[in-house]
Order: sequence, then structure tokens, then C-alpha cells
Amino acid sequence: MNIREVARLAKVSTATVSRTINGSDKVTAETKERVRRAIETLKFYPNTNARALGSGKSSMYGLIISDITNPFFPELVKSFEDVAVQQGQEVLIANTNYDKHRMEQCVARMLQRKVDGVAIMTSEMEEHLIDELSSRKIPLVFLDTGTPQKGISNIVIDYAAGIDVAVEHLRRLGHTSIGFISGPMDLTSARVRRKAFIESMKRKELKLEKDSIEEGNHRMDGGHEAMARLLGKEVRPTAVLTSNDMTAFGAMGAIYEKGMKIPRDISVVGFDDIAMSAFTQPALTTVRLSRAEIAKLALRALQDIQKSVTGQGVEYSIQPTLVERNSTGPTAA
Amino acid sequence: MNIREVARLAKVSTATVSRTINGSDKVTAETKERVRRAIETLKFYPNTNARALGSGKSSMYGLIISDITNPFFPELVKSFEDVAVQQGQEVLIANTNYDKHRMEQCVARMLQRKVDGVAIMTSEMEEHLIDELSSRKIPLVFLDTGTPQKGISNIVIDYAAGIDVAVEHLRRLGHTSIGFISGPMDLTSARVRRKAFIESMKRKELKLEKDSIEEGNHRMDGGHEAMARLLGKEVRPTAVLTSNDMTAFGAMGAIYEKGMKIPRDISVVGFDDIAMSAFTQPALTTVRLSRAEIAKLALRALQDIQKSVTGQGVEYSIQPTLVERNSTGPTAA
DNA sequence: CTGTTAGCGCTTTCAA
DNA sequence: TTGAAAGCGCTAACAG
Repeated sequence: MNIREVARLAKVSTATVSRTINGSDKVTAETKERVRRAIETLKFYPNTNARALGSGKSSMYGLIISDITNPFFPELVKSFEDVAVQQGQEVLIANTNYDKHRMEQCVARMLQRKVDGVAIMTSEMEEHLIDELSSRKIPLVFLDTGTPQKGISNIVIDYAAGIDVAVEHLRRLGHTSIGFISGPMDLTSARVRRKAFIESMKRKELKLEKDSIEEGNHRMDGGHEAMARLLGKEVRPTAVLTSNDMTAFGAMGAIYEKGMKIPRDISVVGFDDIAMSAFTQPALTTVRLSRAEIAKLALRALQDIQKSVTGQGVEYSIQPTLVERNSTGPTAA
Repeated sequence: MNIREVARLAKVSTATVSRTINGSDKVTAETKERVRRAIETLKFYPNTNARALGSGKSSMYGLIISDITNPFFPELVKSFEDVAVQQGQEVLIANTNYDKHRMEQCVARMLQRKVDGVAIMTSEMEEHLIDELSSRKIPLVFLDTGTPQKGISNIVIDYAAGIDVAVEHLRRLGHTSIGFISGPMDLTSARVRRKAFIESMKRKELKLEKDSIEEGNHRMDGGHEAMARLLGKEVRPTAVLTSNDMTAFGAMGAIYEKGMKIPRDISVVGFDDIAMSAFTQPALTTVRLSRAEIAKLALRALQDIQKSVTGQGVEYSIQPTLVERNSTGPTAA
């Protein structure tokens, strides 16, 4: 079953079938119709591999992430795919699993499939692998790392603004003693968030209590332990900001364990706005890092590079926004 | 840059290059070495599309799921991919988003890519789309739905056994008044679990209290509300079994809200064992439905069909296992 | 063991 | 507007 059979049934040449499939405007409406009917009756599906080979275009974008089981990524993948499929493109997803060998495999797969561009949404990526891609003139877009170059764009997340809006939210509610639970310090994005917190507090002239920052691990258990430590201090914070939502969930558990109520006794703010955050009890106030927005931007960045004459990359910025839910409230008077 | 350039540099024919790439044993070790070096220096990556076209094999399996943001799936996807990549196969992932139109697109993509088999891990799938695949002799494997046929295998989850082991666990701890929070009743798997619970209780001669079963929605909010209702009853259960882990998380929140402790005042058991369950406070005792096992089995099922002469499908069974953590304990004496 | 060559199914000039 | 035919890069007979 192939394009020739369709051509035969429709009594046209294979070229004409190809043209109608690809929506060329140089085919009579009625010829098109005949071809379409032939395709229909034969239940013909054009062979993507042959199409890619014949045209030299894969109609496929690569998406490299570190780990699909990290709750940050599924929504990103979904949005990326949604938009791509809408535009008739496919997505080749690859997990690096934080593993060097897997990274090489991922890049090799992209190269072998001749993808039209790659969105690299993990900060851990070897320089030489990037070269491998970029030297072949494959458009690249990075999340949260590197700087624009020829053929390479970047999406930077304005963590400072995100943390700022959270701190401001708490300040308005009357909180002055605010704690912070960071992510693991070996993670760049975690360090950036921590720094943003410290600077935001300074800017707002809020006192940074001694020991008001604890390190978590971006998982619930880390958040739980860090919060427990925070609650054991002399000066208990009346509100706590966390480096991601999972940490916030863990922190909430630790707070309940002490018999305290949220937000009556203490307010909690997360970061990321993963899907679950809307369903915790109380629903988590958090800083949204729109995965849909990131995905859209990434795809656009890739296409912009393709279209552009110079191929020069651009830096795009994502502004996080505050999602007010029920885990924050005014300080107990 | 193609196989011919490599051939030229290595001073062999393209066939020999192809043979070494494909690990044929009919090439001298030294010739192989020469070719490998040529590949290395040219940084040559064989074009997958051309390979697929030339050989007639795509070396790719399709994986259809309903929604990657459902926490059940990421681990499944990861395991499936891990095993496939290990075997030199690729995976084409497709989300149906519970949408009929998307389902058609998903199937069309599989057909267009000429995949070697499709694992359909979502119960919602139109009959005519299945025919579309199976009439083309594409091996299929379903999770938790349908029966084996020619070219179609099935993986059935032994929910009854899973629920049974959970109930038994609670009975041993001294619980006799056990509640159940089900999933949404319009979901087959949720109905099956609910039924399994009722039957297990009967089998163990445990009294099913009036109103001891509440309906949730497989999300935290539903679990929270259902648990709140359960706690409002005259006869409070001393333990509660839930239809999935998310429901259990919600239930735990409701219990804390009442000022009760887990497992001191009430034991909670989940179902699925998603990654988060190990990190809640207390860590959730739950019935594990190993996604890794499902993924491996699915891939094996596909390959078994390919290899088999008759192509007759088989029914495989998955046994859930109890993971004892800290959300269950003996009844208060 | 290695080379020659005819496809795989589609796209895309170039002619008509 | 349509058709003929030459590839796209690789694989797999078939020869040698």
C-alpha cells in the first residue's frame, strides 16, 4: 500500500497525489477530491519516513528533558506536544536521566532523526554535545542556562521577579519574619532562587532572621525536615517561602504535625505551581512558572531561528506570576 | 554527509559501511575498524528515516497513554523507554488527552511511522481505530481492557489480589471497621477496585459498615472530601483503603484537619504507589502497581507477537504487592 | 568477505 | 494543472 496505488485508483500520477497530500494549490479542486476519495477508500497513510527522506525535512522537533517523573516536566511535555501537533509537527522526547551516556544517546537520536530543532530543557548538558548539534545548524533553545549565540536561543526565567512577588504578597499580609526553604545547593536554579529571596528581603527592608533559611532537596521529605528545623528555632517565622511546590507540601506536613494550622498559624508559599498544588488542603498559594508558556516560547524560538536570515539566537524572558490560594493569610494579630 | 562519504574515506563500499553499522559478522575486524574510524572522524550519524525506509523496519514502538500529567504515567513511560532504548528501539509517545480527535491523530501517527507495535495504555480507545491498526498486522497490547485476539495481547491487573492483600494487612493489625474511598464510578478500573474491596471484606468475614464506602475522584480534593464525610459518620472506621494514592493524600489531609494522627487514630492505605508516596508524612502504606513491570511486560508482549508464528495474543497478569510504610498501624487497644 | 545495484515510498524539478 | 523521472540515504539480494 503506497502512493502509487492511490495514484492508480484516482487515475492521476503519484506527483499529484503527493501534491494534494501536501496541500499544494496547483491542483484542481476536483482532482484533489478524487485523490482524497482514493486515499479514503484505501485507508492510505503516507509513510513519514519516506516523506522525510524525500523532502529532507523531518517535521519533527526534539525535546530533551532530564526526567519525566519530575513533576515539573509532564506539563511541559504536554504543552510542547500540543502546540507542535497543532502545527503538524511531531515531537521526539528524550530523557537524559541525568546520565552522561544517556545524554549522548539523546543527542545521537536527534541527529539520526534529522530533527528540525531541539529544545533542551535540562541544565545538565555537555558542551561537546551541544557543538555536535549546533555545528550541524540545528536550531537550539535552552531553558534557564547559557546565552544566545548563532542558532541558539535561550529562555530565562525571571526568578527574582517571581520571588519578589511572593515576598511582597506576604509583606502585605503583615508578615515580617519570613523563612525560606531552598532546594539542593548543587542545583543552579535552586541557588538562584535562594539568592533572589535574600535580595528581595533586603530590598523590602525585611529583616532576615538568623537561621531563617534551610536547605531542602526539592522533594517532600526534604521540605518536611527543613520545616521541622525552622519550627524548632527560637524565632519562628510566621510565613515560609519554598523553592518548589514539593518542598511546600513537605513543609505543610511538618506544620500539621506540630498541631498548627495553615494559614492561621503560619503561611506557606510554593514555587512552580504543579498540578497538585490546587488540590492540597489548603490549596497552595504559589508562584506559577507556566509550563505552557515555556513550551510555546521554546517552539517559537526554534521557529524564529529557522526563519531568521542570520540565525542569530535571542533571549526570551518568562515572568512568573503569583497564584493566590489558601495557604497564605494575614498574621495573627 | 552520508554513507557514501564514509565509504569513500574508508575505501570500502556503502554495503560494507552498512554492514558494520548493523553489526554484521561478515566483515573483517580490521575493515570494521577502518569504517568505524571513518565514521568517527566524519561524525557520521546514519539517517534513521532512510534506514527505516530501506529495511522496512521502523525499530520503533508506539506508546499511547491518555495523559502524561496523570502521575501514573510518567513512570510507565520512563520504564518503557528505558527498556526499549536498551534494545535499540525507539518509542513514539502519544497522548490522547481523553479526546476522540486526538486518538485518531495518535493512531494515524503510529500508522504513518510504521511502528513495529503499539502499547495502548488507556482504556478509552475506539474500536474502529483498533481495527485500523490490527488489520495492518501491527502487534498490539492493551492494559486492563479487552481480551486476547490475533495480534493482540492483554495485560490484566489483578485488582482483587491487590485489594485483598491490603485488607489482609489491615485485618492483621486488628482493624475490623474498614472504610473505602473509591475512584469516580464512571471509570472502569475504579469500579473494579470498589467491587474487589467489597468482595474481599466478605471473604474475610469483616463487616461492611453502612456508608463505609465513599466516592472520590482519584484526586486529592476528592479524597479529602470523601474522608471528611467518612469521619462524620456515627461509626468511624479505624482504617481506610483508597482507590489510588492521590486519594489517600487527600484523605490524610482531612484526617490531620480533624486533629487526628496517622496511624495512631486511623490507618490509611493507598493504591498504585506513585513516587510521592514514599515521601509523604507519614510515608504511605500502599499497594504497588509496578509501572516498571507493566512496561516490561508490554514490550515483551509486543515482541512475543512478532516472533510467534500464529501471532495469537496472550493474556499476561500483573500481581500488585503491598508496600508497608508508616501510614498503617495496629488499632488503638 | 566485499562490491554492485536495485529498490524502499515519497518529493520535486523539469517538461508538457 | 498534470506527469515523468531523478533522486533522498540506506539496505539487502546477488555476484564474485
